[in-house]
Amino acid sequence: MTEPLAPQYNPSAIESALYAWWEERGLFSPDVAASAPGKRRPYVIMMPPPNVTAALHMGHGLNNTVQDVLIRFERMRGRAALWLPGTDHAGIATQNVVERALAAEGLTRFDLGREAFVERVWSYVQETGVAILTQLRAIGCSADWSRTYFTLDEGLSRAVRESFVRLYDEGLVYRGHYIINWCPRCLTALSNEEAEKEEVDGHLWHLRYPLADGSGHITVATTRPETMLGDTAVAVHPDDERYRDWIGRQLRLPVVDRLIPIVADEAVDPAFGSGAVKVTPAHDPADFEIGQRHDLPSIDVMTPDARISLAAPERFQGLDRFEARRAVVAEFEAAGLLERIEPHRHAVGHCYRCHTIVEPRLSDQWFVRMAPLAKPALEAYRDGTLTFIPERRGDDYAAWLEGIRDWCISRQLWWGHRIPVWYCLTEGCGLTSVSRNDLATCPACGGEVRQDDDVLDTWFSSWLVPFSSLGWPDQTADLARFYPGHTLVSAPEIIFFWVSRMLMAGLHFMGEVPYTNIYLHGTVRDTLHRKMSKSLGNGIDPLEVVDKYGADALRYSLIAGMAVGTDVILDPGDLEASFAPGRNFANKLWNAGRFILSNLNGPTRPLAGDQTDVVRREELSLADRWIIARCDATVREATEAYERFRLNEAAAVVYRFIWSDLADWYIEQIKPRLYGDQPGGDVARAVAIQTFDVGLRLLHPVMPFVTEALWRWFPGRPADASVSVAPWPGPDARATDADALREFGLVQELVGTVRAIRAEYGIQPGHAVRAVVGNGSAADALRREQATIARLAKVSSLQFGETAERVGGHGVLSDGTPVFVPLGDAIDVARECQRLGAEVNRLDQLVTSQERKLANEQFVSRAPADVVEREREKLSSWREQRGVLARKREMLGCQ
RNA sequence: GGGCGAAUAGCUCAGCUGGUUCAGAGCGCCUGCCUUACACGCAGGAAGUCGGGGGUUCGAAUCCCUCUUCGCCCACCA
Repeated sequence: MTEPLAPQYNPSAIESALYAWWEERGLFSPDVAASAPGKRRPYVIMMPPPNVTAALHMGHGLNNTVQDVLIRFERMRGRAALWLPGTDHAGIATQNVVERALAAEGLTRFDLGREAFVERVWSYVQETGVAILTQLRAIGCSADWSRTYFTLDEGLSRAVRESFVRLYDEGLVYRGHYIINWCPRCLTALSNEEAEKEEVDGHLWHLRYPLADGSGHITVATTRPETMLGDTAVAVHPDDERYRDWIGRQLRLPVVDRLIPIVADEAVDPAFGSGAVKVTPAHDPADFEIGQRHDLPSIDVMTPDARISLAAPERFQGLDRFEARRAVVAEFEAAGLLERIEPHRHAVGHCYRCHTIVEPRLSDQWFVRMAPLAKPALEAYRDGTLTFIPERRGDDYAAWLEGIRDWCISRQLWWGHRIPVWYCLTEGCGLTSVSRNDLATCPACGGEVRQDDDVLDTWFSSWLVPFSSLGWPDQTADLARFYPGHTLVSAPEIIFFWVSRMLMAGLHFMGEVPYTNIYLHGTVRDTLHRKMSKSLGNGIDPLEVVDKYGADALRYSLIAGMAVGTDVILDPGDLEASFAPGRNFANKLWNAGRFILSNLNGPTRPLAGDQTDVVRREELSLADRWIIARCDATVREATEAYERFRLNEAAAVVYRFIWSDLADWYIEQIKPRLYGDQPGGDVARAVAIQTFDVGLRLLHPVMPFVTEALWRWFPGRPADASVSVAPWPGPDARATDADALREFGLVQELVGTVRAIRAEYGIQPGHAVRAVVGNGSAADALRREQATIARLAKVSSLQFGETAERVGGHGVLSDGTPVFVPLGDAIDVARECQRLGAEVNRLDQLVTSQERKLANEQFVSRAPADVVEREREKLSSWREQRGVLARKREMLGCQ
C-alpha cells in the first residue's frame, strides 16, 4: 500500500499500468498443458475479428465488454479461459479505404497494377492494423494477445485453401453463370447478405409494347425502364384469360426496334400491374430463370460500372443507368407509349460497404452449395445443441437456414485470398485445376496456366476462424484443447454473415459445432434511437470516454444499460448523463477502499478464505451478521445473474451491495468501533475487509481496473496476486441469517423514521434530538444497537418504553413498534396531525383491500398456503401500524 | 407482403416462474448539509391510470386477444 490514496479516483493514472502488468504476467494466456485432458474443459470465446482498418467505436465497445465480462467471470471460476482475438482483412472495406487514399493522389488501383496495389494495402495494414487491438486493451479486454491472428496470415490462408479444395472435391463448390448482386462502384460481385435490402420510394412505369403486326399493344410495368434495352420477351401467366390468344405472338420492342416473343410462364403474377412482365434475362434473377425456361437470349446492356453498353442503341451508350432511365422514358413518352407512372415503394439492394444501389448482373462466379451444409446446422438448433440468448434469435437463424440460397464467394477484388484455381491456357487441354499449392504448369499437359483473377469473399475466411485460428488443418495442441468453444458474442445482424456460417463450417470440417451458446446483444443507439454511425455524426468515441471517465465507467454504463437482447441508448450530447454513474461508482469504491485501508492501524484479524472463518460467530454484532448475510446473498444473486447472461442485473446487485449496504450502512455503523478503543474493532476490520473483498471480486468482470487496484493494495497480498485470477466467491450456508436481516432492517427503519421527522421539521443537522421507542418484536435488537441509532440519526438519548410527552414527530416501524421524537414547541401540532392522518389513510386503504382479499373464499382456498400466510402477516402488520398511528393522533388531540 | 420486438416517473431503463423487491433504479428536479472515505458525496422529498380497450384468473405491469405508435429483420409482385 505504497500508492498515494487521493480522495478522487483518477483512472488514467492507473489503468494503462495495470493493463501492462496483467499482460506481462500472461494472465490472459491459458496454458495448454495446465488445462490438459481430464481437467475441466477450457472456456473459449472467439472474438469477432474487427476489420483490420477499423477504429474502435461504441459497437466494438459493447461487443467486447460483454465478452470480457464473460471471460473474466469464467477465468475467476478457475477455468482455463481463452479469449482468442484477431483481425479481419475485410476485403472490400480495406480495399476501399486504400483506394480512397490513392484517389487523393489522383490514382486508381489500375494505375498501380495488381501486385503493387496489394503491396500498398499490406503496408497500409501493417501501419494501422494493430491500432484497434491497442484500443481494445484500453477498455480492459483480457484477450490472449499471444495468439492474435490475421485472416490473411499464412496459416489461415492455408486453411482457406484447404477448405476450398475439400468443398470442391465434395462437389460443394462450383462455378456457375448466374445473376448475382453486383456493386457498380466496388466493381465486384456480392453475396445476397451483402446486398442490403432497403425500402425506397420509386415508380412503376407502365409501358406499351406494340404487336409486330401493328394490331395493338401489351402494357408492361417496370421499376427499371432502362433494362428494357435488354428485353428479349414479355411473359404472361398461362392461365390468364386476357392474354390467352397473345401467347406466341411477336412484339416490336420500342426504342431498340427488336422483335421479341410473348411467352407463358407460371412465375408471372396476373394480379400485379397489367399481368404482363417484360423479361430481361441479363438483368433480373427472376427474368433469368424465365429466360432459361424459354431459351431466350440474354442481352447484357450494362458495363461493369453500370453504364449502357455497346449492346444497346448508340445514343444510349455510355449513359449512366439513371440517365438512361430518363432517356428511355422520354422516348416512350414521345412515342405515345408511356401509359402512366405511379409511385411505388419497393425494396432495393444496396452495397453493404458503399451503399451504392446494387445491379443484378449476369456473370461467371464461384458458389458454395449451401443446402447440404445448412442441414446439420439446422439440426443442431432443433435438437437443442444450440442455445440462443435471447431465445427468439434462434428463429431468425432457423428461418435463414431453411430458405438458404447458394453463396456467391468470388469477388472481383485484389485484396483477399486468391481463388486457388488455375486454368490451362493450352488449346485443346483447357483443364481447370483446383489445388492446395500454387501451380506453375498444367498438371495434365504441362502447358501454361493462369490463376483465377478473383479473390474469395472475406467471410470465406472468417467462417473457419473457430478452428483455423487454432492451427487447422494441422492437428495442433491448441486445436485439441480449445475446440469447440462455448460462447459466441455478436450482434443480430451478424447472424447470417458469420455466426451461422461458422456453425456450418464447424460441423462440416470439425464434425462439431464451434460453440453452443450464442449471445446476441443489441445495438448502441442515440436518444433518438438511431444507430450510432460515422455518417450520422451521432457516435461517441469510446476512447474519449475512457479519457474523461475511465474504462470502468464506460464498461459499467454499457453493461448496466443493457438487458438481454435490448439496445443500449447513450446520449452523444450529454456524456455526463451516460457515464457519470459509472465514474461515480468507481469513485465510491475507491473511497470505500481508501477508508477501510486507512483504518487498519488498529488490531485486526488475519484474513481467511471464508468470511465466517475470520471470527467466531458469537463475536459478531448484529451489523456484522447482517452485512455477512447480505454479502452472501449478493454472491448468490450475482453469480446466478452472470451465469444466466443477465449482466446488467449482476452489475446492479453488486452496486446495491457495495453502495447501499456496505458504504451507506456497514461502514457508517463500524466507525466508532474503528476510531475509539471500543471493543470489536478487530472484528469490524476483519468483516469489512472480507466483505469488501468479496464485493471487489464480484464486480471485477465489469470494472476490472478499479477493483484490481484496490484488491492489490490489501495488506498481506503477495506482490504478484491479481484479482483477475482470484477465486470466485462461493455461497456459504453459515452466512444465511434471516434474523439479522430482519433485525438490522428494523434498525435501518428506525434511523430512517427519525431522520424523516428531523427533515420534516427542519431540525438543524447539528442538533441532537431524543427518541422514544415503544415495545415491539425487535426491542432487544434496537436496544443492543442503541449506539448505532444514536449516531446515525443524531439522537442524544434513546428511551425505551412509554412517555407522557406527546408533542413531537410520530412514526411506526413495520413490526408495529411506535416511535416518538419529542420536539415540544418546535412543531406545529396541526401539521403533525395532517402528516399522521395521511399515513393512517394510506394504511387504511391497504388494510381494507387486504381484508377484502382475505375474505375472498376463492383466494383463501385456491392460492398456495404460504401465499395466504404471507398475505395474513401483511394484513396484521398494517393493522398494527395503523392502530399505533391512530392512537398517536388521539393522544395529540387531532381531529 | 411475411415475421419479430418495444411502449412503466421529465429522461434512460429494470421488473425473470402471475402473489414479499410490486410499483423500482440511475439521471434530472425540490429541501437541508463541505458530518474527519467520498460534494463524483450524505440525508430527506416530489414525481407513474405500468400506451388504449377487452379477456383469462381468487389475483395481471406480468398471460391471451385487439387497437394505436415507434423500431428491427426477412422478401425475385416486375
